[in-house]
Amino acid sequence: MSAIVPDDRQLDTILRRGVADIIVEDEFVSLLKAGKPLRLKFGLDPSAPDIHMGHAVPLRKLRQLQELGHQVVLIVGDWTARIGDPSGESATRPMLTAEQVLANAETYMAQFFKVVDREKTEVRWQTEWFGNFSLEDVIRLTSRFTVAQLLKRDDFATRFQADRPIAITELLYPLLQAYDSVMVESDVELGGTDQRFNILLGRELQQMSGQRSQQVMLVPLLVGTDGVQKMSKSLGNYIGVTEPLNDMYGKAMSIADSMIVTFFELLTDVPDEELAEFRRQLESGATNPIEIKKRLAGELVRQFHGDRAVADAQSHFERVIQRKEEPDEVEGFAISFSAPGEGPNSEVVAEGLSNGGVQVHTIRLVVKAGLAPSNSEARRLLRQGAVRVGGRQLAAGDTVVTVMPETTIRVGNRRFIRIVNED
RNA sequence: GCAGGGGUGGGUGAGUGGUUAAAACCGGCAGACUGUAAAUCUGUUGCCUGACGGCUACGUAGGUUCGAAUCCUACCCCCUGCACCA
Repeated sequence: MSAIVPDDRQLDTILRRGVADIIVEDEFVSLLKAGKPLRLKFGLDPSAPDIHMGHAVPLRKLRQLQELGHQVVLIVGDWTARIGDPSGESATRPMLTAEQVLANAETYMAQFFKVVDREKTEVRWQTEWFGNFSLEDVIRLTSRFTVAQLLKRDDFATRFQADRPIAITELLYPLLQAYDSVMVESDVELGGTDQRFNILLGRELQQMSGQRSQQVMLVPLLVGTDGVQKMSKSLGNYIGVTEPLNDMYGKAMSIADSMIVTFFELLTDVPDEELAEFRRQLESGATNPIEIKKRLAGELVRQFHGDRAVADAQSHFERVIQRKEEPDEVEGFAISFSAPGEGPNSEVVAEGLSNGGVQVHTIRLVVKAGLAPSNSEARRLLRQGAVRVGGRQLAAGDTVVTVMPETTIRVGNRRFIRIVNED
């Protein structure tokens, strides 16, 4: 077994594209040039089940290295996940039960392997070594470090100074993560820049245990679609890797212009030369930014939904969002035309036929069809002119409306249903 | 254990007997505008009602009062300081 030695161009991509920092870079380069498969450690945090584009950044890096023949070691952090955030400082880290962790890990892995090659991945659960950890083991591990050392971590230091709580189990977190590195004998650990401290601690513990210290590769944290905060599920500014086609495309289109090139850099393989060209065009205003963004959205869709989906997503966007037309496919909503006032949709049907159509209560229809969560909300939407029936914008007074089979009901920009005759 | 502070709508947080479905900000939604689901502006943002109006809500359970998020009692939880520290 040997790994491919990267040429200069490949090496440059590995070291620069979507990388924030490498510690120690020289050592890492010589390891790559040695042509031996490296063990690339990556920790999976099953405290949340979904992977988004922010997570995809290091995963893509893993993939790149796998293609040279290196081995990914995926650590399922089933114990660290259970530490959660006992201080309650962060709503994003609830303490989880073993069952929740297991369920999360499963969906997480399914998504993980959308990017990373499963064949070249070794999956290890922390339980393998922490499952039988005794108090003696805990004491032995903790005795290697001092509080002062752990308080160097920025978020601990900040909280300590501000008299905010730091749970003891939280101090344990970096130690467990470091121990993982020893157990799997990792050569390189990847993570976001927020992992710097934890990964560096792994280097120390490995050295104490007589192993060669792992190299550290830190990738930048991706900014969310709001363009301000880092992408995270709890902030709702994320694009998930399992996001439905049109949502993925649309969310990508909603990012700020200033983030376009960064997204290309971190999430696509579009060559640097082309990115330089995009940058030039954006600065000079030579090209409408929306065109470049469509390319970006297309690239993301291509990765997660396949080549064939790209054209579909783009035409849907142009049609529904830009031109405000109806989408190709609209979910049907069945009502009875022959027996108004009866059957499962009797609430919807108000009065009998006029010209082949049927009259319905607008508000009830909107709610029944799932276009609004409550009558009050539906009423509000109607008052605000958000409801369109067959292309016509309804006014606040349109409490009753005539519909026929195939009439489309639209609420806001993105919610549609089409009336179908259930008879 | 002692002392002090606190638990309010999706979030932060104001409110200390009626004018409070509850300020403000953020977020969400909608309309207008736009190259966009961006930005901006405007509106809206508990539930039921066509509307008048009604109902439910401010940690939990009781109570005082014509009336309570606001006062009292008990309980639960959180934070801070002190004490304790093998």
